[in-house]
Amino acid sequence: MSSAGRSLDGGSQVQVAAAAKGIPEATIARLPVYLRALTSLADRGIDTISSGALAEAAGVNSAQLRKDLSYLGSYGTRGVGYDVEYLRFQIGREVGSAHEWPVIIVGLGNLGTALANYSGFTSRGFRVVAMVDPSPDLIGKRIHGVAITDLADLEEEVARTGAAIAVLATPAEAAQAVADRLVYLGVTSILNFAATVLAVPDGVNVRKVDLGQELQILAYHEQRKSDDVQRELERGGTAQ
Amino acid sequence: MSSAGRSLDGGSQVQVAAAAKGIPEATIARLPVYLRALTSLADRGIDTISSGALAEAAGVNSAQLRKDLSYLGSYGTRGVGYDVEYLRFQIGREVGSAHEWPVIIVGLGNLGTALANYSGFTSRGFRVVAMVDPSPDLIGKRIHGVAITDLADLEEEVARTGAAIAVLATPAEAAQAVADRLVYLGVTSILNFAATVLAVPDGVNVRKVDLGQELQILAYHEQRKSDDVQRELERGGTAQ
DNA sequence: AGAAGTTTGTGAACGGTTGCACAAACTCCG
DNA sequence: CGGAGTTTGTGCAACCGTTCACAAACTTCT
Repeated sequence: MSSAGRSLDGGSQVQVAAAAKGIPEATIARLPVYLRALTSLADRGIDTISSGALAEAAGVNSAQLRKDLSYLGSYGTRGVGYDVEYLRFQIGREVGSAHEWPVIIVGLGNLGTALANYSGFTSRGFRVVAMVDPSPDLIGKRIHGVAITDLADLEEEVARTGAAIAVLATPAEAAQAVADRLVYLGVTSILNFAATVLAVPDGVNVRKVDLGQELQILAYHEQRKSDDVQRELERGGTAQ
Repeated sequence: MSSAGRSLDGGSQVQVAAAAKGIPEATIARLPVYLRALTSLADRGIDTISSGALAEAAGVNSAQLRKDLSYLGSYGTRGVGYDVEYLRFQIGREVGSAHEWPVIIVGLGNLGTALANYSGFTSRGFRVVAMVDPSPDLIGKRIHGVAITDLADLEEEVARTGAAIAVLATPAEAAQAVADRLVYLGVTSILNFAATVLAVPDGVNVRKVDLGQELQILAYHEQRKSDDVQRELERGGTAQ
């Protein structure tokens, strides 16, 4: 049924329609990281950088960085390195920050509101063009000049703004119903913050971000650390 | 990533049982998902479930689920399935939701505040025991009964609460400096929402959540979809 | 009790990802 | 201009994660 692409990072799952272009999923997930590192470098006036230095800034192995970039093309110069501005342009084009993506946010509780205010979206080529929520207390409120409208008007809002990307920050119970409506309206990418697994048809991409889950993964490692110490202490008198 | 597996301590022959336990990182990342699915099932009064049904609820392949669980032990019964309550207990114990983890949040802008209010933390065994921020406007404010204190008092707060897990929701510029202080104070797990790569010593676990990055990954696929349509049109429109 | 049906647990094959190691392509310097 | 030094791009091998497929262990039915 649903053939799912794979992720190595527990934080998110992607369902990919096809791997047409042939850039590995793992590489795609790292492109935004490179992009941010490059932007930071450009801001500091650096105009050329080696794979080693860029890799360190991005927190990856330098061979990995070079291989990743090689999927996009040969944008470096041997003996020199990469031109920061040029590489930034190329990766940006690939990732799609060339044009500005209209985004709709559904659910404006604490998290949704924080996301609406989040500057990291705008700075990376996304514009929040619509926000919907069922609560009368929120409808009409404005964030960065955009008014929150009724969840009931979801259909109109999507049609009006042409958003193809939606951010879901509703309670878990409401998420699937909203997702169904979004998919029906032609939305093909969903960033899901709700604590539930969404079922969507092929061709729709879903990435899940679950904040509690991230903490639990950390807690696992944390616990293992204390377990180790525990074992260490016990290994003084007792035979295992 | 810098998953710990090295000797944390030069001193004694620590030879950590870390790798000894040998649960793959990918499996660990899925355990919280299973846990949530099980909780939901328990709430609905279901007390036994097959790997197939649980896998569907968790959005994974059933063989994968069984293999994942097999790393923890043999908690199922052939011909029957898994006892929901028992399995939930076992996974919970493994993940560390047995005891309650104290968490400190650094940075209470929009995102940090949303996280402080996020119910998904408390419901999964985490308690926000301290919140720090440098802004005078925020210091003294209370969220769920806990007062925000000055970032300058970070040292005292960590010592007082014994938090080993920190959530970083500061601007990117401040993140590394805060992380250094946290690590120095003995914090060994950091959930990083700041848009920067943190450098930390071995033995410290960092998980990064970058909201903009997630959207960019979606945008990549979104763009490829339109590229495909474009090519399709140029070719004279043969439906694939 | 035995046969038929169900479901787990896991060995083995497969496919994707990572990292090494090195030739190729460039710069710099004498 | 040639040799020394630098850095990219990539074939290759090791590794990790996923999925298949099937024996083992259980339930149910006759």
